[in-house]
Amino acid sequence: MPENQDFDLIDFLPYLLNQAAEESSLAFHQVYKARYGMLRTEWRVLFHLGRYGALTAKDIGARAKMHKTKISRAVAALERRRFLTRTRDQRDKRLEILNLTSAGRAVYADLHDVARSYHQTLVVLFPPEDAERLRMMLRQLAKIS
Amino acid sequence: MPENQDFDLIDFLPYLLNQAAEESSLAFHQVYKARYGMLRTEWRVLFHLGRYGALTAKDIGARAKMHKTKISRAVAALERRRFLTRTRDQRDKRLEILNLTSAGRAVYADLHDVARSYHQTLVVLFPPEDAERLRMMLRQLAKIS
DNA sequence: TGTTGTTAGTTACAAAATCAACTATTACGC
DNA sequence: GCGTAATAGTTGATTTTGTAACTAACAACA
Repeated sequence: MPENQDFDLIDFLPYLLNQAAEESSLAFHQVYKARYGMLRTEWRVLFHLGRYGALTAKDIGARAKMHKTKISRAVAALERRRFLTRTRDQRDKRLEILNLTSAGRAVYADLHDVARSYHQTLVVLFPPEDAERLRMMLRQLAKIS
Repeated sequence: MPENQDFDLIDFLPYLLNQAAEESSLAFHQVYKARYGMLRTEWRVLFHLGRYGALTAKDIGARAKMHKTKISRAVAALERRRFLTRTRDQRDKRLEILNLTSAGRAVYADLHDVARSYHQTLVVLFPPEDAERLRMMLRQLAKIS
């Protein structure tokens, strides 16, 4: 949308991003919900632990930009399902170090595979350089703050 | 992310889209919340009515891909604030035709302006052709279903 | 004209997100 | 050390969303 006078709200970037995000998340959401009964918050916490290894709730919050109460409840749910364990940090006893169990890692591996193949079905919509540009732009937008 | 073996979940398109969408929506969200006490669902309904003129709840649902209960509640809230009126369609009495009041149109005009200038601050991050490509790709992703 | 099925929209109840208050621990200033 | 402020995380109350059941109106067709 030419950045001149007539600006059409249907081209409003946050709106377009939301539409694309919702639509593209749907199919994957179905999978982790149906397969493991997980919520989006729980998937996200699991994802960060699987991707980055042991983290505290605070770390996850900073990386995923999730509020601490969401994380607290997601961690509790994942712990109930024995997908992670908590260990009190002995140097700073306010902190809990979260680790995936082997069951949790198995779930992560499974969903990682699903994500990879789903990602492929999305990305083939575009020529490779465009997909790469898209990735860069989204990263930049995610950092706006 | 090269579509070969090593796929990194931080490049998972739905994840990137969600991060970018949330981050880029935030500042605008603050505005309509602070200025008019509106929720996102309410802003969206107002936006569609302002952009397209008289519509039924059903129409809005189809365009915005919002569930009818969300729309029903958003319409009720906007009506309470006298931002819209409902008229029963005489040819099909199940339908309600929604119209913005002049107050509603004023809110729309105001937020349209805010959106335009906010959009600009986002879009200048990229060269014009890239921004245009981004727009096209997001539209395509929003249509996936 | 029934009778059956569909559609637009609302409402009630359950699930989840948000916000504020709370506990326990650490950090800072003196 | 002691008192105050800040931090990690939890819990409870309120708000918002999601799901399913519901009402009212229309459509199709015997």
